[in-house]
Amino acid sequence: MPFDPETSVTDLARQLIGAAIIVRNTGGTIVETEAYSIKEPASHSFGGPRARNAAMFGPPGHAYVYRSYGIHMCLNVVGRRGEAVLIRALVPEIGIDTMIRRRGQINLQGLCSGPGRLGQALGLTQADDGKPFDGLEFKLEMPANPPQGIVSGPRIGISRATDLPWRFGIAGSPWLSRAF
DNA sequence: GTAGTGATCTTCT
DNA sequence: GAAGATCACTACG
Repeated sequence: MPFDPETSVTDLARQLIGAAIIVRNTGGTIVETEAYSIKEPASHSFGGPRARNAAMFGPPGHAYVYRSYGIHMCLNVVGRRGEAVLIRALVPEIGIDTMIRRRGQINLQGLCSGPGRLGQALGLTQADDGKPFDGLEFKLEMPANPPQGIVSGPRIGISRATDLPWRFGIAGSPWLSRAF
């Protein structure tokens, strides 16, 4: 367990900025996250456990991987019961050649900037849903010291609970999916 | 630069 | 039947 399992989702989303995510020898440093909680209607866990969101009600420190818009695979870190943090953007650092091949692009810019892009770069599949961040296939290294310049704002791509400023990121980073 | 749309599939109404 | 925690591509100013 790389973090305190009692941490609230919003604190966890903030703490994950600057952490390193490595999935089977590809990954990098997190620069953008979003928090989702069972208590608000934008979350997949809203309404309680179902087959698709089972991982969000499983143990903390595991992955919740879901298919978005029928196309993209998106990655979350599960926190307390029914809470998870969507990883929205990484600085590409590890296994860059592999990620470039998976994404079919030649430049680093935009390689992992966005939840769908990141999912493709890391080669996520539905089989990854529920896997632990135990240092084997999935690794999560919390930052030694919190990075400077963390800001928050409204989450992207949702139509409910749009007033919650539960998107976190490093202001001005060139690796964000969108500016704050 | 903004606006619109197709891809593709699971879940919910 | 519609909407969704998205992205890429096209058309148009």
